[in-house]
Amino acid sequence: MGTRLAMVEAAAGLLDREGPAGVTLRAVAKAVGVSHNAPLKHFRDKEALLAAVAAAELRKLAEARLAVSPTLAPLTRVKRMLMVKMRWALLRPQRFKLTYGAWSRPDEDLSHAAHEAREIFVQAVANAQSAGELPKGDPERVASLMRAITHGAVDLALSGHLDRKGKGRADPQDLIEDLFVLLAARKG
Amino acid sequence: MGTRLAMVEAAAGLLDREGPAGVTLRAVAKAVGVSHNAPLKHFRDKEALLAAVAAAELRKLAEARLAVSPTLAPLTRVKRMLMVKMRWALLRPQRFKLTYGAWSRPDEDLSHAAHEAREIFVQAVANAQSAGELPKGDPERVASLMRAITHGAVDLALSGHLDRKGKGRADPQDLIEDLFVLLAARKG
DNA sequence: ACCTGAACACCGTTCAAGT
DNA sequence: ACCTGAACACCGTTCAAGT
Repeated sequence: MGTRLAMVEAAAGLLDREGPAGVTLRAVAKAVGVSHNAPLKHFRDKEALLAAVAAAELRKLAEARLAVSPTLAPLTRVKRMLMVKMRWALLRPQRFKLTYGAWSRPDEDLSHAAHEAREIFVQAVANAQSAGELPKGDPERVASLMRAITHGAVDLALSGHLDRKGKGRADPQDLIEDLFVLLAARKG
Repeated sequence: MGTRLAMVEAAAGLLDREGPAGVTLRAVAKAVGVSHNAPLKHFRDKEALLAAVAAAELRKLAEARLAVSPTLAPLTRVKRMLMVKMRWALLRPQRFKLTYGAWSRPDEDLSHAAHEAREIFVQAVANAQSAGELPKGDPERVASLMRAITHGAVDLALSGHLDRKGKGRADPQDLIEDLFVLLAARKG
């Protein structure tokens, strides 16, 4: 399978099961069945391995967005693409936190994957604007607004700052829909 | 000054200057001038110290929000309170990331401080609604929408996912203002 | 090209002990 | 009540060496 890929997958699995503290180079090596320092032959340091995990997640995200049927109504496609990210983040919170976490230096692959995933979404937003289903204006900026809501709602929910219980019910999906209601009132 | 408080401040300082990796119990102890394991006499473990740092940040945030002049127009107060958080997050990114990061167990003080800060904001939103300056509806939910935008915009900006340069210019403040434009179109 | 084993400096945490 | 010093298991990373 390629030792390098096996290490990336082992790291992702450890992250899911044991959290960030559980992802050690030594545990990854053990899971793959090599000596404790073998990972450093494939990655310059621990962060490079984590960046590879994050980049792989973003590539899968981009792929899933491309798989959203192009025959759907343009605005529905935009919503579906947001849902793709929202569901991924709620299903794999540790991977989401890692991917959007703090990197001490830029990583080529990671930046590229992030750019790809973002462009796919911006294009979908531009299409919905052309179809008159979203307010006009810089598609990058409209897309940023949607991304911010989604990202913020998910992150607040994951850190327990959203308080789903009680009448203030507001899970990430509710908030995203609230934004679309506001945008619909302005469309054209 | 109280050794415990000194430890919390030392930890916050280390976090600002050297990032999460720089915050070790041993470095905190050294900064305070005690033996390497003295912090564990004040905090049950490292996470408890970090939670104390986060709780202190949220208490300061709540205080700053309370300090927003009550003579301002209700909607202006709401905006100012969001700006308080936004500016804090952009000025002290490491503290922001820590505060809303992953905690392996609930912390009494931290939860309480978060609740206080949130309530102050929700109350301001409710006031703006009563004054007809925001759309009607559950104030908790309207507040959540605003908090999600703010949180998401800041977090994306801090992780370099917002792309300020180019025409897609959208810093956190821009996005917050975009939301208010949408809300204004619906007010009453 | 890819891996191993020993070694180093560092870490969180525990424990017995001191004032 | 608060702190110390030794000790333990663990970690990332380096290095010399092996195939």
